[in-house]
Amino acid sequence: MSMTGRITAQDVAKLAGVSQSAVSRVFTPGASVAAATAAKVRAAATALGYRPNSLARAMITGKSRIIGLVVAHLDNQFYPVAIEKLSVALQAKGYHVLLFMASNTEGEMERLMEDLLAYQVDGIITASVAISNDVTRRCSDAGIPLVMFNRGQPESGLSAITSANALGGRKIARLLVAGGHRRIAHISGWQEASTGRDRARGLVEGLAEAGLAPHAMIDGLFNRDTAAEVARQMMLGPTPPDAIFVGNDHMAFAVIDALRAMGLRVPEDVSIVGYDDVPMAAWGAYDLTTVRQPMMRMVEATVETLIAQIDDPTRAAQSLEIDAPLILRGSARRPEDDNAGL
Amino acid sequence: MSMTGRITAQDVAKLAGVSQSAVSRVFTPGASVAAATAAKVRAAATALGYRPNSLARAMITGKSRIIGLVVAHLDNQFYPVAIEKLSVALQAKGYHVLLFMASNTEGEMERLMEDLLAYQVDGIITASVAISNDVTRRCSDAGIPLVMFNRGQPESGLSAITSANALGGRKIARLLVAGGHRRIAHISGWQEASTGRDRARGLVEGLAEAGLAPHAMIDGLFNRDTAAEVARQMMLGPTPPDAIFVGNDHMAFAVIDALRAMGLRVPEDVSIVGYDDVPMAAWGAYDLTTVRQPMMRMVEATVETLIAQIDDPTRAAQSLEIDAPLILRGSARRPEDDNAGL
DNA sequence: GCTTGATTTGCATACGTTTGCAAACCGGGC
DNA sequence: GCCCGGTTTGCAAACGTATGCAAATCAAGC
Repeated sequence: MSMTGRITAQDVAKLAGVSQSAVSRVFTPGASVAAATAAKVRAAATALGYRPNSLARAMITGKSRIIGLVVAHLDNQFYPVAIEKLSVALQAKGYHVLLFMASNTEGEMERLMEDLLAYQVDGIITASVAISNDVTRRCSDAGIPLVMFNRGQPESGLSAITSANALGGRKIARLLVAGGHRRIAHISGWQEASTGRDRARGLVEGLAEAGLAPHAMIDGLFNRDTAAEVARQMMLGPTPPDAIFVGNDHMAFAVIDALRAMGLRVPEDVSIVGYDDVPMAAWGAYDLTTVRQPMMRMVEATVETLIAQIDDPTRAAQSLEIDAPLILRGSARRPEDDNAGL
Repeated sequence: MSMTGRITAQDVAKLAGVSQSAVSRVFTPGASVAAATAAKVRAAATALGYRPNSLARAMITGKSRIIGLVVAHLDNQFYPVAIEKLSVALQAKGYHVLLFMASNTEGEMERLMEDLLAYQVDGIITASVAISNDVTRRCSDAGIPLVMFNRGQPESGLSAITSANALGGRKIARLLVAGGHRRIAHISGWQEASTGRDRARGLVEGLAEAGLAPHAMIDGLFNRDTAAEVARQMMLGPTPPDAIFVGNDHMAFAVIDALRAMGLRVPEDVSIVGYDDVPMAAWGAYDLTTVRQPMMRMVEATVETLIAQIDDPTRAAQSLEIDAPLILRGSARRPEDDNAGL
C-alpha cells in the first residue's frame, strides 16, 4: 500500500541528503561520484524503489534508446523468429523495441513514420516492407538510421541485410539439375520485392548454366493460397513440371499440401524446394529441402549496422549479403553424386 | 538536404507568428483555438515537417500511451498471431507497443519490470508468462494496470483473459468418448501454467462423466521435443492409448510427426486432439482436430480491460473466460452420431 | 599549517511539451 | 460609445532528468 505517486530523483536526493544532480550522476555510468555518496544514494533509491525516468532522460540526451521495428506477415514463421532474435539482440545492447505492424499497402509506412518520429526513435528496422522515397527522405532529414531486414532496395541509399538470394536461387537450380530434373518450374516470391526477384533471377541464371530455361514461372506473391492455386494449375497443365522451386518455405508448405491433396507424391512425382529454412521446414510432415537464411548472422549484422549508424551518423549505409547454404532434406530428389559441386 | 536539426513547437510558432502555446493547442484535441490560427499553425507545421514530441508530451501528461507487451515462446504460432492482433488493436486505440521477450526463467520478469517502469508504460500485457508477487506489488505500487493474456492467476488479483480451458478439456473428453475411445491419454500443457492445469482438469472431469479415468497423463511442458518423446513412450508401453489429447496444437504437431515416424496412422491407430486452433492446424499435413481459442474476442477483451483500467485506476481487476468451440477435423475419429451433444 | 591540484558537489539551466490563469480580444446590445 | 459575456491568446510554471560551470572539499606534499 505504498501509495507512492511518482518517485523522482528529487525524493531520493532528499532522503540521501544530497543534491538531485548527485542522484543523477549515480545512475549515469561514467560520471564523477564519490564511492560514499554513491552508496548512500543507492541505498535511498532502493528504499524508495526509484528508477530513473527514461523519458525524461531521453529528452535531455536526445537519445531515446528506442528502436522502431516495423513488420508485416507474421503468418510466415520466418518473421516471428526474426522478431524474437532482433528483439533479444537489441535488449542485450540496452535498446528497446517499439513494434509496429504494417500491412504492405499504399501509404501505410508513411503513416507509421509519423508515430516513429513522434516517439523519437533512435533507429528503425523494417522487415519486408517497402520503403518509399518519401520515407527515405524523412528519415535522413530527421537523421534517423534505417536498416532493411531481408529486403534490399539498391537505389535507396539505405542499409540492407539479406542473404545471398540470387546465389541461393542458383544453388537450387544446380541441385535440381543434378537431381536429373528437366522441367523445373518456379512459383516465385512477390516480384515487387527484391528477395522475390533475386531468387528468381538466380534460378534462371543457374538453369542457364545447364542450358535450360524455367519450365514455368509464376508469381506466388508470398501468399499461401495463391501459391497453392498456381501449383495446382501447373500440375494440371499439359506438361507438368517435375520440380518446383517455391519462393519461400511458407508458400512451399501450401504447395506440398495442395499436391498431396491431388494425390501426388513429393518428391516421387514432383520435387519441391523452398527458401528460408524456417523451423517448421524440419518437421516430419514436410521435411522440406530448402536454402537456409542464416538468421543469427543476419540479425547480428542488422543490429550492428544500425547501432554503428546511430553512434556515427556520418557513417555510410551498407548493404550486406550473407551466404545461404542449401539444406538437403526429403522433399526433393537428391543427386546420385552427392558431390555434384553443391 | 533540409538539415533541420530538431523542429520544435517554438519554430512553428515563430513561422506562424503565434505563441508556442497556440501551437500546442492546435495539436491537442479539444483545446480552444480559433479556426484561423489553427490554419496558420497547421500550414507552418507541415511546411517545417513538425510533429509533437511524444516523449515531452508524456512527461507533462503523465501518460506515455505506451503499452508494454511481454511475450515468450514465439515458436508456438499462437503467439505471433496474438502479438499481431494485439498490436493492431492497440495501434487503433492510439497506443503503442513496447515489446519484450521473456524467457520463462526465474527473475526474468522482475528484470523486465525495471525497463517497463523506466519507460513509464501506461499498462502491461503479458502473454503466457508467470507473474510473481513481487511483480504484482510493484505494478500496483506504480499504479500500472496489468492484464494477463491466455493465462490466469486466481489469487493474484490481476486481470486475466483466457478461453474456457476447463470446459474445453471437457468437450474434448466427450468427443473422444463419443468416438468410441476408451484408453484416452493426455500429454498435458505445462502444469505450472493455469492453461495447462485447467485443460487437464477439464479432461479428467469430462472422462469422469463417462465413468472413465485418463489412461495416462504426463506433462509435455508445452515443448515439442518433450511431447514427442512422451508420445513415443506411451505408444511403446504395454497398453498404448487409442487417443491422445495434447495440451496445445504446437505439441500436437510434434506428436503427430513422432507417431507417423513410428509407422502409426492418425487417426486410424490413434486419435489426436490439440488445443488452440492455430492457423497451421487447418493445413493439409496435420488437419488437426482441436479447440479454437477465439483469438479476436480474447484480444478485444484484453485491450478493453486494459484500457478501462488505465482510464479508471480504481476499477477492479477482472478475469474473463471466453467460450472455445470444438473444431472437428481429420486427426480424431468422429463420433458415429454427429449430434452426440457436442 | 598552508598551498596546490585533483576530485567531488551543488546550482542553475535546458530539453519540448501541456495547462492554469489572467490579459486581450471580439461582437453585440443598449 | 461603452459595457459585458464569451472566445482566444500569451505568459509562465511545471514534468524529471542531464550537465557545464564554479564552489567546495579532500589528500598530499612541503
